[in-house]
Amino acid sequence: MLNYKAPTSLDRMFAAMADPARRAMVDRLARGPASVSELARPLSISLPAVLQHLAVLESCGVVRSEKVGRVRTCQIEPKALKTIEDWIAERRLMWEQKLDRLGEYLAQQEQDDGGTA
Amino acid sequence: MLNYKAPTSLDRMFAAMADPARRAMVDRLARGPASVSELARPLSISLPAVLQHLAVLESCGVVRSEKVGRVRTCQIEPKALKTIEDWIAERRLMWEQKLDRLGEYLAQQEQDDGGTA
DNA sequence: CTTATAGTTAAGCATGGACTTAAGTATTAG
DNA sequence: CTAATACTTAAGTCCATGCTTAACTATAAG
Repeated sequence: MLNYKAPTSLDRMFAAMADPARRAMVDRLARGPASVSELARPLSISLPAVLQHLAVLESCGVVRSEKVGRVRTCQIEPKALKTIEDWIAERRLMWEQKLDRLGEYLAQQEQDDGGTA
Repeated sequence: MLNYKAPTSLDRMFAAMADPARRAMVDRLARGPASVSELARPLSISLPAVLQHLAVLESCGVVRSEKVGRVRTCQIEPKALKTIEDWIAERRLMWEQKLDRLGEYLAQQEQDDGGTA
C-alpha cells in the first residue's frame, strides 16, 4: 500500500483511449448517441465486455449514459476529449515554438555572417 | 493465437501516454532535448525503469533518441503527438458540429412556430 | 591503468486489464 | 401471465505492464 498513487483522470482518459474496442465505441458515438447493443453490434466481443468498456469510458468522463426503460443511451462528453487534446497540444506547441525560435536564430546568424565561407 | 490483433500505433501511442512517468518524460522533453539521466532525475524510479519507459515512447514514435559517446539524448517527435491530437479532435468536432446543427434546427423551429404556447 | 559515469540487459515478481461463461433483473410485447 | 429483449452482476482465467535488483558494457577522466 506504500507508495501508492491514485491514477489521475488524465491517466485514465489516455488508458481508456488506448483500447481499440473503446476507440471504436467513441468513434461510433461521435456520429451520435447509441444504445449499448448498438455499440456492441460491430464489435466481436460479448455484451458484458462492452459493458466493462463502457464503465471505463464513463469513469474517466469521456462518455455519459442514461437509462430509460430497458435501454441505456450513451453520449460523448466533448469536454473530456478536449482535455486530452489540450494536454498533447500544449507540449507539441511548446516544442514547435522552440524549433521556430531556433530557426529564426540560425537565419539571423547567417545574415550577420554576411555570406562568409 | 487465434483472434490475435497486433496493436496499432494509435493503441500504443495512447497506451504510452497513459503512464504518468512517461507523460512526465514527454513534458520534460517538450522543454528541450534531454539525456536519460536528466529524464530520470525527477522521477522516483530506477534507471532501468526509465529505460523501459523510454523504449515504450520510442517504439510508438513519440520520442526519438541518439547516443553520442556515453550519453543518449532524447527528443520529442511532434508528428506523433499530432497524430494523437488529430484522432481526438476529429471525433470531438464531428460531435460538436452535430450539436451545432441541432441548435440551428431548434432555433428555426422556434421561429417557424412564431411564439405559439 | 583505474575509477567514475552513463547507460544497458536479464530475470523475476506483483498487479491490473480484457475476456469469457453463467446466471440474474427489469421492461416491454403478445 | 409468458416470453422476449436489453442490460447487469459475478467469478474466474490469462496475459501484459511496471517495477525491482543484480550484473555488465562502453566511454571519459585522473
